[in-house]
Amino acid sequence: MPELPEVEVVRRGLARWIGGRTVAGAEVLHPRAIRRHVAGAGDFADRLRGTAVTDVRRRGKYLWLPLGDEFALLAHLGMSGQLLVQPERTPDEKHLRIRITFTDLARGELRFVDQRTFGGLSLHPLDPAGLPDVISHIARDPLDEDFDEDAFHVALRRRRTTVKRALLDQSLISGVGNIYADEALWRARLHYERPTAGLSRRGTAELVTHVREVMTAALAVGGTSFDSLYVNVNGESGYFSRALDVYGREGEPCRRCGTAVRRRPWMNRSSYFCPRCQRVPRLPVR
DNA sequence: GGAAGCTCCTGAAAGC
DNA sequence: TGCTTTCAGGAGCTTC
Repeated sequence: MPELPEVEVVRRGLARWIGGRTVAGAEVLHPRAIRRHVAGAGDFADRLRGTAVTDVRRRGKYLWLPLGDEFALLAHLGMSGQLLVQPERTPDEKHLRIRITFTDLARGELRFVDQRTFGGLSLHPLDPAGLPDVISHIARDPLDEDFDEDAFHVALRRRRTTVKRALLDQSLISGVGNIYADEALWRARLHYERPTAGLSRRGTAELVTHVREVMTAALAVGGTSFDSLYVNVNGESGYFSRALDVYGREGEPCRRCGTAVRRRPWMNRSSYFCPRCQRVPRLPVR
């Protein structure tokens, strides 16, 4: 599942292989993949044709390719999205949704492949800060040098919610998904139901540090791949799944204390934690 | 307005 | 063997 490290790996690959190239055409093979582009497939292709990719940027789990100064191609990988740079003669992938070709054919085409179609591509105007307007509500991510830790702490204290919900709220801190939330909380020895209103300034700082550390470690080995659903632009998997401490390790011993890791259903997904290192808060928020 | 829950989607794995 | 159910989860939308 692509979270910040995986998206950053893709961003770096796109910058290398797509940066500076001019779009020759676009083919939309599944309408759901451009559902956020409300003007439809024809408009999507017409507006892309002839534009040049001037940069490849990221905020949290969103990627965008500025196409001049006024608008950008926005991408979100969702659960299973892949942006692949493939030689044009490569057979189509089973779940190929969008194909973008460039004027220099020999350097390959860009393919958006997405099994579950939670992700997609769309075109949007850039706001004065250079951000696609539809993601202006997305907070800076913890690897962004301008991430405001004090403001994050104040926001946490104001919320009547729990710490994992807050970590997954992209308007508070972006780039964190279920895997790295569980990993960071394990490192910080915090239970996922801990109320944010009770976090100390030091507690917030430690949590953010653990989020940064786990993401940086994942980035260093190409991200986390459990199956073929996350790969970089060359179709290669990452290796961080081998280094996960709690996520996906139900019943296995905690790497710190040896207690069996537990999995609990949580918000239509799962939370993994060590019941000894991460004690249940006495007064959970209702 | 804030917080919580629902829904979209596909395919692998488990259960029968 | 084959059918059904469960599970995975990001984020927009709806409900309270």
